[in-house]
Amino acid sequence: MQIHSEILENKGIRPSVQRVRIFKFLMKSKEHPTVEMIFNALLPEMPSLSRTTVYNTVELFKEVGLVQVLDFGRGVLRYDADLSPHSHFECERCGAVYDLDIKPQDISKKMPRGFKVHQTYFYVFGLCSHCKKNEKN
Amino acid sequence: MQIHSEILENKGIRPSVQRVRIFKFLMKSKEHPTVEMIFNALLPEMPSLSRTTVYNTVELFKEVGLVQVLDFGRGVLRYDADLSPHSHFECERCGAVYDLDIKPQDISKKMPRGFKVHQTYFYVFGLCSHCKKNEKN
DNA sequence: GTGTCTGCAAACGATTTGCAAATTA
DNA sequence: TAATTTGCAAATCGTTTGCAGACAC
Repeated sequence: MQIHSEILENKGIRPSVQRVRIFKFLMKSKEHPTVEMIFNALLPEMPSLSRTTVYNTVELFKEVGLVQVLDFGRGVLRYDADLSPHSHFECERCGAVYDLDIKPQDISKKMPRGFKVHQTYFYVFGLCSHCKKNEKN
Repeated sequence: MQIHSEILENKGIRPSVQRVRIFKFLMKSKEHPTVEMIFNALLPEMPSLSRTTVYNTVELFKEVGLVQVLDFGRGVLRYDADLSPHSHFECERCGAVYDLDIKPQDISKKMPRGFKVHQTYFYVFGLCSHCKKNEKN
C-alpha cells in the first residue's frame, strides 16, 4: 500500500483510496483490464465505487504516464501498467490479451522528413494456443 | 465503373450502385476515410444514401477481404482499401492519417508455441511535418 | 416471385459531461 | 474553508439492429 501511493505522489497526483486501489489492481493484473473489469473487480471491496471514478482515474493515469492505453478495435479500451517496450496479442476467438516479448521496430530512420514519432503500437491478432487446439469449425 | 463492379463480383457480392460507388471512393481515397467521411463525400451524388448502407457495405467489404479496418483509438474506425503490407501514422494534433512504407515485422518465429497469427498492425503516433512546424505551445 | 439490398428509426454500449455532495489539505 | 475528488444521472456519439419497402435475378 505504501509504495503505490508514493508512486502516485511522485507523479504529482493525490493518492486517494480509489486511485491507490485502481493502481494496485492495474500493477498486478496481467490481463490488460477494461474499465468494466477494473470496476467489477474492485466493487466487492469498495461498494461505493463508481464507473465514472474508474474512467477518471485511468484517464489521469494515462496523462501522467502511469499506464498505456490499448485499443484492439472491439470498442473497449484496455489499460496496461507495463510500460516496457513490448507488443500485444489478442485472440480473435476468446478475446484474451497476451504480452509478446517483441520490441516494436525502431522506425525513426524510416519516417518521412519532418515527422515526429511519439508512440508506436504493434498489435497481433490470431488464435491463442488454447483456442487453436479446440478449433472445430 | 466496369472494373470496380467486376472486382465485387469476383468476391461473390452483388455490385449494387451503392457498393460500387463506395468501393470506388475507397480505392481512390488516400485518407483512410471513416464511415462519416464516406457518407458525406457520396451524399451529394446519391441523396438517398444512408449511413446504414455505408456501415453494411464496409462491413461486407471487410468480410470478403476488400478492405482493412484501422482503429487509431479515437472511437471511429477507418477503412483502407490498400492491402499491401504497410504501416500507419496518425498525427496526434490534426488527426490526419498517413501510410508508412514500413512492413510490419515478421514475428512468426517469435510467437509462443501453439499460437496462430492472422493479422498484424503497426501504428505510429506523433506529429506530422505540418503540425510539427506550427508547434507553438 | 423470391431472395437480397437499402435505409429509416430505434436501440445499444462505451465513454463523457454536469453538477452536487463528500473528502482532504 | 477552499480546492480537489467522487459518483450519480443524463447526454453523447459511433455503431448495430429490426424491419418494411425497393430492387434484382
